[in-house]
Parts: sequence; C-alpha cells; structure tokens
Amino acid sequence: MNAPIPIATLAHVATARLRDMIIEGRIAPGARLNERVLTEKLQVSRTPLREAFKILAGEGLVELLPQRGAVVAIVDAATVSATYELMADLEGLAGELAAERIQPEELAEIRALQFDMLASHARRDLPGYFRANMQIHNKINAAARNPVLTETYLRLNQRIYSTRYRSNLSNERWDQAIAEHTEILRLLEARDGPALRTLLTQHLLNKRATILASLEAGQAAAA
Amino acid sequence: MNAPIPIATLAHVATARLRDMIIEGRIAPGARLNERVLTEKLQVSRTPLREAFKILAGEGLVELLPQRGAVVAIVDAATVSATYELMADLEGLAGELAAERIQPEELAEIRALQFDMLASHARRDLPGYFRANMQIHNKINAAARNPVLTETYLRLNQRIYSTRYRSNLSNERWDQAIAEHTEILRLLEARDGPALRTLLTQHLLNKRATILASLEAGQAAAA
DNA sequence: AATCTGAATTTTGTATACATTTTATGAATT
DNA sequence: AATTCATAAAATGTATACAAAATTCAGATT
Repeated sequence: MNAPIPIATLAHVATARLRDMIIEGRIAPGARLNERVLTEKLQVSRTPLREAFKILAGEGLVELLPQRGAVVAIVDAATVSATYELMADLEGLAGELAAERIQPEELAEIRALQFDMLASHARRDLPGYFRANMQIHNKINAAARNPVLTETYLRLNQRIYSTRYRSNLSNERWDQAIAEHTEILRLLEARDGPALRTLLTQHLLNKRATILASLEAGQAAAA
Repeated sequence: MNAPIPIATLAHVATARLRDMIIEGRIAPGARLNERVLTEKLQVSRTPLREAFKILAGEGLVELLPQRGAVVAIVDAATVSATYELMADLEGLAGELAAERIQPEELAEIRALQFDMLASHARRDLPGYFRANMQIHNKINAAARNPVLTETYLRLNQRIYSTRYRSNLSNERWDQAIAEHTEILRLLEARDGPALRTLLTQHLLNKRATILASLEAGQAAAA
C-alpha cells in the first residue's frame, strides 16, 4: 500500500532551484555559474550540481563551455525574435488542432479563465492578467492533444519567460490583447480551426512586437 | 597563433558515442542503461557517463528514472505520429520563411541536391535518396534563417531518426515523393511562401502515413 | 605606464570511495 | 506451487580526492 513516491534526487532538486533562479532573472544572463559558490548556496556537492548544469543546458537555459564551466544562456533580441516567430506558429498549430479536438469541459474551463482575465484587466492587476493569460494558452495547447507539441512549447516558453517581466504593456496594447482573446474564445467555440490559427499566430507576433519594443527601450536606457 | 581548439570533455565524447548508439538503434528503445556496463564499453568513469545521461535526457533520447537509472526513450507509434504532426508544421513554416529569405546560392545548392536525389531515385539507391532528401530539408530549414527553428527541427528529427531505417518505401510512394520534391523546388523558385507551406506540410504528413504503416506492419509481424 | 612572464591560485574535469536504494536470491511458510 | 520475508548482491546517488586546465597576480622588462 506504500505509495511509490519518486524521491527526487539532489540533482533534480538543484536543477529545479537553479532553473527558478535563472528564469526569474536572479542570476543574470551571461553570468558564470561558479561551482564552489553554488555548492554552498544550494548545499549540495559538485556531482549533482554539475548534473544539474547538463540538464539545464538541455533546456537551453545554460550554456556549457568545455574547460570553462557553465554560463546562464544569453537571450538577446535576435533570439527573442526568432523564438517568438516559432512560438507564433506553434500557437497557431495548437489552436487549429484544439478547435478540432477540444472537449466541452476544457472549453468551459477556458471560458472561466477568460473571465478571470477580464477581471484582472478591469482591476489593472497585471500579474493576475499574466497568470490567467498563460493558463489560457496552456489550456489551448493541452487541448491540441499533442504531447510533443506541448513539451516543445513549454520548453521555448521557459527560455524567454524572463523577458515578460521586463515588458512594458501599454494600455492600448493591453486592451487590444483583451479584444484578441475575446475573438480567440469565439473562434474556439465556433470550432473554426483555420481562422483560429491565423488569429493566434498574429496574437503572438503582436506580443513579440511589444516585447521587442520594451527590450530596445531598455537597451537605450542602459546606454 | 595557437588555435583555441575546444578540447571535448569525456562527458561530451561519451554523449556523442551514446547518442549514435541510440539513434542507430544499437541500443533498443526501453533498454536500461547500466552504468557499470557502459563505463567498461566507453572506457570512462561513472561521473562523465552520468553527465552524458543528463544531456541525452535533455535531447529526449533518454529517460531518467530517479533511483532507477536511465533507459533509452521509447518511441511508440503515438509519439511518432505526434512528432510528425509537429514536424509537418515546422517544415511548412521553414518553407514559408525560406521562400522569403533564401539567397540565390542556397537555391542553387538545393537545385543541385535535387538532381542528386533524382539520380539516386533513377538508380534505386535508397540510402543515397535518404541522404539527398535530408540535405534538401536541412537546406530549406537553414534558409529560413531562424536558429531556434533549426535547433528545434534537428532535435525532433533526431528523436525519430531510427524509424526511417525501418520504413518500407513502396515504389509508388517513392515516385510520389519525388514528384512532391519537384513541386517544392518550383514553389521555392517562384518564392510562393504560402503554397510552399501547404505543400511541405502535406509532404511530411504523407511521410508520416508511410512510416506509421511500416510500424504497424512491423508490429503485426512481431505478434 | 603598458606589456610580458611565470609561479600561485582557482576552477573545472575525472576517478573513486562511501551511502542509500533497489533488485535478486533463496529459505520458510501457507 | 505460490507467497512472504530476510538477506545478499547489485545498482544508483552523493561526496570527496586527485588531475589538469584556466585564471590571477606579482614582479620583471620594455
């Protein structure tokens, strides 16, 4: 009757903690990951820590430099742009598939999340909006019923996650995003796959433009 | 004047060797990766070997089971189907972007590869055909000028690579694939992105159907 | 002052020893 | 015969010791 609880190894614990630190930007992009420093901070020996580096390198969050350690992957504007170009297409695919495969309960859940999002928008609650927004996109992705797509999507999303915190969302853009989401839900309910694909792709390309503008503004401020 | 040759670490050497063994199917899907056995075969200690497991897990070739080691990832029919569904879309995206961004020299190289492929087809040289075919798709992908797309594409391709060896290509399907490639080149030369996307997506979905049929036939033979 | 040089230091890479968990084995029990 | 349980064996997980490479820094040289 003992539940076969999969005890996490120290390598996985270290991986999870490091991942959060990188995604939240608490370790700067390009920063060197010194083993001695991190063993002290994470309270694990070098063996599981180095295994964590390898796992995170596979996720694209860390870059391994032979004989010279590991550094946090640098996500420059070109990478962000290319990543969104791809993600826009994946979102479109997910939407098209979801329109064909989504179940009534899933659609109901997305409808509920849509109201959560509207509530956050009305309160000017940006974190709440981000959260509802991400959940909606994740639900659409799950409704596409393609685990390889979902895995790829989450992986790419993770790599550019930190850029979202930095992005300045104007009121106009925020209102526009809300309008786009209303239309997304309508097309999903109408099971109009092709139209949903087009709209979701454009929705993501709009998001890309917003974020790239913020990045450039940040660059200008730094200089 | 000394070239800064990046000396590969044993972890990377072991990773490369293991990767080949898995991709070529020399270690069966689902097989346990015993550390003692592999340290003897690869002549490295457990430390770099275990790091190699982590890297390959990130590539989706290996699955890590906490406290129970690593196994070669199982690629079942559902996974192959889902992977091709995604790759079909990525190929379409690559084609659409390539139609806009390809350079004359790249187009010339693809034209040459197309003739290589026709030559292999005429000689009924299947390995030569596979090679030219893969090079063409890789060139189209490179011409899309999106490194994140290319990385994602190669990663997915690698995971299902071994299924290609097993696939039985009928003469009709082979002829059809050649015809599709002729049309692909024509649309690329005409810079017709949308049409090229549609065709490439369908081309990959046709490839999926062929491979899934072979897999099922193999299943039936095994039972 | 800037550059070069070469130890001293630090850091990464690897092997191995020890700890813990899982798996195999085999006798005892039903 | 099948099952249970205790023990042994093997495997994985982790820490540490040692090796090799990169980096730092003081002093010499220009």
